[in-house]
Amino acid sequence: METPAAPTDAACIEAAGCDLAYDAFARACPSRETLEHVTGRWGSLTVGALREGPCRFNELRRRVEGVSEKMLSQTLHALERDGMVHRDAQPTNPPRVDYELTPLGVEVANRLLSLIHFLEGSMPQVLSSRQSYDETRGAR
Amino acid sequence: METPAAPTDAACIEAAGCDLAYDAFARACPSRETLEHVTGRWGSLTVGALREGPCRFNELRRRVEGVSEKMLSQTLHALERDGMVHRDAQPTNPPRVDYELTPLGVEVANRLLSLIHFLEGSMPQVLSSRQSYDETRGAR
DNA sequence: CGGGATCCGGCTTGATACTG
DNA sequence: CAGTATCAAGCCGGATCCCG
Repeated sequence: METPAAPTDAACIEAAGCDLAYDAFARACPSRETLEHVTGRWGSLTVGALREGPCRFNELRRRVEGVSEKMLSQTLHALERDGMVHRDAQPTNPPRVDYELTPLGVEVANRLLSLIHFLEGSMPQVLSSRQSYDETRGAR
Repeated sequence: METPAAPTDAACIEAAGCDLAYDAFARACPSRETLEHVTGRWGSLTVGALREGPCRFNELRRRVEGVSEKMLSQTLHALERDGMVHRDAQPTNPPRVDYELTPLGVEVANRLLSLIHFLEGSMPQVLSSRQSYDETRGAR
């Protein structure tokens, strides 16, 4: 459990307590953090936007409508740190920075989109379920 | 697709503005809400826990360690409303309530787990990427 | 253009207590 | 056991200002 270099990192993934699926991505595991970066509010939108191709900062802001500079910057840093996004900064004037999905990012994007598309296809079911629920219990 | 009852619901899914992937799950779309319920902090853990089989409330609380009663209750309601979870309440004394994944919930769980397992398999890459990033830029 | 730093309001979250 | 109600704290996210 206590390797000097990466104590709670890769070791955790297949550590003793991680046999069960629901434990495999518990908050203790680093993979959970990455999952949140990818599926989070702006993370998924950003990944989706970058899937269309490389993009500059403000162009990205336009694609991911509604995101603030701060949140986009933050999201981008998290994704870059996790190796999902590559940042290409050219020290020209005015500065030009291109963002693009890494191969890893593309893989993740595909899986994420798969889940999303399935959910979209299931929306009729979801919506009717919500209706029943709301009618039965009235509020909330 | 366009029942009179749900104008901005299912219609939105394949509406004009939703051609692009990154727009398909924008905040305007109901599918995005469901996605967040499923991928959210407690949502994913709860779904994962229920994938092991039906479960009672407090048993679930033990499985999803760290969740408060309130959050679990809230999460469960959201998932039930979306048709991912079935709630079986028996009016006995003491009360006994079993939760279990619906067929839809199982499908979603499988796709979610697929993404998660891929991420876990990629953790070595992710971790080394983080190291480079942190070494280069020092702080976060 | 591409961001970092700061401030601040509000929603989310977590204890605690209470009910059936 | 299976929750709901209440309340305070904390983090998230947005707006703004500023720098390179």
